[in-house]
Amino acid sequence: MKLIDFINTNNQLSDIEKELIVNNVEVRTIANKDYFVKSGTRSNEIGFVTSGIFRYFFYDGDGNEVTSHFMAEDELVGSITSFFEFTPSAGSIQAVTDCELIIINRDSWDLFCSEIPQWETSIQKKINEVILRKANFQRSLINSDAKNAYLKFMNTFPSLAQRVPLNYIASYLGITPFSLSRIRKAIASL
Amino acid sequence: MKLIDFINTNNQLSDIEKELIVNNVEVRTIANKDYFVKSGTRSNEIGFVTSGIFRYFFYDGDGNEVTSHFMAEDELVGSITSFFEFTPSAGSIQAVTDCELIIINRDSWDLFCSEIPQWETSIQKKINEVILRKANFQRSLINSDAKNAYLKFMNTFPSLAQRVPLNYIASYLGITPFSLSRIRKAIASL
DNA sequence: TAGTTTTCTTGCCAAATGGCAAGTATTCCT
DNA sequence: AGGAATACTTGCCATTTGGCAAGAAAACTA
Repeated sequence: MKLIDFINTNNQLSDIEKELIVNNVEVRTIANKDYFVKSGTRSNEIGFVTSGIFRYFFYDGDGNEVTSHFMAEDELVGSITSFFEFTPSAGSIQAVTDCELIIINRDSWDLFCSEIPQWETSIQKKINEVILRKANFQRSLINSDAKNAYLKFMNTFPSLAQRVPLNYIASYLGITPFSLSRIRKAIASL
Repeated sequence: MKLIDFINTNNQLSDIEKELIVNNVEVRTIANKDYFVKSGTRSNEIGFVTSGIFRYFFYDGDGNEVTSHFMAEDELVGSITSFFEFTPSAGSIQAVTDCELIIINRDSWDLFCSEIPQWETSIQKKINEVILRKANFQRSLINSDAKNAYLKFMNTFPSLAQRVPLNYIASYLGITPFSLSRIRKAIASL
């Protein structure tokens, strides 16, 4: 199971622990455009994406929808703040393709925390890595013009560029879909 | 001592613990333009700013200097990654005004961790808050035009707008100093 | 305080991006 | 397959921002 590999980077999990995990997670499919988390609700699940792509989005002060994060295969998906701090999620998480994921609900989470010593720190580490990468990437967008932003996006997330609707990528990069369309055209003709 | 107030938000510190802290920190002044952390070196100190402002900056792929963070009064200053992961700092931290800070070196840090139960989690929480605020603010810059970016900056960091050289603010916002100068003029004439 | 350096402002123009309308392509659904 | 909805492209023009040069203002230094 992919989730096991994800956590078991140091091969520290016993067979019993692995079984515990397998027996306490749920495999779920979510169709394109359906939601995994809806804004304003408390999220009691963390997912691990086995196929497909999700996006996190929210509405800014002016009511514009902003896509601020993508979560694809072999990554965790979830409203981290909502899950860990028991607060309503500020944004929504929506499937951008048909998706399959492994669900860890709060009970299982607590179970794993108590039964598997390295569980919590291992996951926390992964989450921190993601947040840091995300923050660094966003930082780099701030000083980029539209074209460079897209080039960076393609380099950093090559698999997303083709699979995510242009709309969402444009929002993620802070440019208009029109500009992105033109930029793609310009890049294609090199 | 300001540092004590910073940590002791829940009034859990005993007098002995407070004394331990006071006796194991160092007060230091750093003149405008001097460095607290130099890029490429391992940082073994965390500071708490009692007066003045610092900036964190690095060089992007094209060799341009980018100011990505400011640290002012009553905030922690330091290359967090470098300190906690014993790695060379990717960027530098430089005083933007004459500064005074309280230094916690690694020995004191370890001492506080072992002697003061709430030390580590309390600080970690503060750091996480800062990182999250920073990430959210940067996110909001991505979808802002130059003028709105500056307006947000003024709202979010009102005290910095006047005290930090325009140059650094422009870099932080991802716009040119020329643009920022014009934006300021436009705002002033409202 | 006079001179030097640094920082900031301004004018001019070029380039990049946005806004919008219309049209094309693609996907979705039955 | 046919029609409807959604997503994307393109042209036109307005606006914003960048780049650069020159000069003004402010800060620093001796």
